Amino acid sequence: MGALQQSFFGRDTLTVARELLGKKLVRAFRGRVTSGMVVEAEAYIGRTDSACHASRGRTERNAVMFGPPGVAYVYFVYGMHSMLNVVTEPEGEPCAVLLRAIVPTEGVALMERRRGRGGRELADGPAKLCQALAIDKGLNGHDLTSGEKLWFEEHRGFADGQVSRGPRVGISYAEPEDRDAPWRYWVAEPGEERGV
DNA sequence: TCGCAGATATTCT
DNA sequence: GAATATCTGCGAG
Repeated sequence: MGALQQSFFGRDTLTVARELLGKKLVRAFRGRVTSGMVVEAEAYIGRTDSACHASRGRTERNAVMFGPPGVAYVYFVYGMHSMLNVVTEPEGEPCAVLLRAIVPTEGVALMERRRGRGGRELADGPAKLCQALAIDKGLNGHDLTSGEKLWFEEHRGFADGQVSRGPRVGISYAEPEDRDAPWRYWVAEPGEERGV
C-alpha cells in the first residue's frame, strides 16, 4: 500500500503542510480501520517560530520534534485534548505540521461512536480529529512511514484555487510577526463536506 | 446564529 | 503556581 515515506516529510515544512491537504490519514486500531482526508493543517517551524513548542528549547515533551521526519508528535493540552502533529525537515530541525481537520471517509459510524456526535462536527478540529481516530499520547513518537497503526496515503490533490492560506489559530502568546504569518492551509471547498 | 466563560491534566517556571 | 497549538455548553439576539 502507499504509506507516505520519509522523503515526503523531510522537506520544507510549509511545503509539507500544503501538500498534506487531500492526503488520507489512516488509523488502524483493534482490527478496525478509520480514515479521513486532511483538509486543514498548520506549519510550526521550530527555530525561528515563537509559536512552536520547540522555540523555547528542547524539553521532554517536544523531544520528538528534534528527531527524524515522518514521526508523530502527539501531546496533551487543556487537560483533556490530544493533538496530532507530523515531524518534518531533516533530523535536528524541530519542525512539525499540526493537523487541524479531516473529512471522514471510512469508519464513520465508529468515529461517531467515539465522539458521541456526528455530522460536520465529527472531526473538524485538532482535538476532535484525535478523538475520532482514537489518537492519544501513546502514539507519540510513532513511525508514520511504517504503515502500521497510523499512516498517510495518497488520495487526491487540490489546486491552488481551492486552497486558502491565513494566520494560525490559538497562538496569541507568540510574537506578532509569527502570529501573522500565513502558515495555516485549509481547503476552501472540499465539495462534499456538507453532504451529510 | 453568535459570542463568552468554564473545564481539566500535563508541562514548564 | 501558572499557562496551555481546545471543546462544549449556555445565554442572548
